[in-house]
Amino acid sequence: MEAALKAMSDPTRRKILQLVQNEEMPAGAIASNFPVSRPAISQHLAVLKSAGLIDERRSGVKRLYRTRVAGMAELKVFLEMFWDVRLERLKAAVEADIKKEESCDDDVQN
Amino acid sequence: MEAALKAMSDPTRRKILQLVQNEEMPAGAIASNFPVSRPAISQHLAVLKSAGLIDERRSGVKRLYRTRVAGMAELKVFLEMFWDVRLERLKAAVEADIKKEESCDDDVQN
DNA sequence: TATATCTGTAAGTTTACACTTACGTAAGGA
DNA sequence: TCCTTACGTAAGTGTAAACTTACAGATATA
Repeated sequence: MEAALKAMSDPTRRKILQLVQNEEMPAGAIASNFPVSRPAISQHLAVLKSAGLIDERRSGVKRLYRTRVAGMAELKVFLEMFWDVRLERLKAAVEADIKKEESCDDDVQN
Repeated sequence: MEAALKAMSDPTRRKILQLVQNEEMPAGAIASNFPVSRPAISQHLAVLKSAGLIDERRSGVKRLYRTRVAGMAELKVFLEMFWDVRLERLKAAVEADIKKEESCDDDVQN
């Protein structure tokens, strides 16, 4: 999660994410969209991959990249919890109640 | 926007944002929550302020900080556009149509 | 097998950044 | 006025990170 946010903070990596959001794309094709060298993009891809934001698939000599929806979703959830700490506190309070009561439903409203 | 994302990518700054989200807090009180030196926190506060994520208000010798809701909202909107580029592309297509048609309504559905 | 293609990795450089200590500054109290 | 409080700012340091060129590895193709 920490890694995902850090990965997103770089503009080149954000542009990469947008490039491969709707279609698989080989590393070379991705790199051709940027003014920097191909190895630089390869390193960015490694960062994005280790952050869980893209998937890599090998097809012959090529490596195809695509945004990892699950990773983006996790980040989205994390940030949405962040937007309103009050909501988080409410959730924590509810979870504390759960502990005591040993029964629950987990819909939380603001 | 770039600055806001970069500011959010640091864990200390994220914790600061959470600390001052619901209440104004003087710099010293903020700093007391962290293991690093007070000037370090002061620098983090400057980063957050120039990113538009916090407001500063002076009260006597103290400086009170608080999360800037508008800044957080802008960041949230930016990221929500980012989550689904298809939605963005659809919006762009609609706007292109508007240009041609010279009339519109701007509700976009997925 | 030899070779071209597509790519990651290594090594080195430069810049950015998080941090430290030392100092400057403005407001309030004795 | 003198001193304390509550800060920001300056200067310097160590580490991370984004980039470069050079090289290595794996796959297809002749």
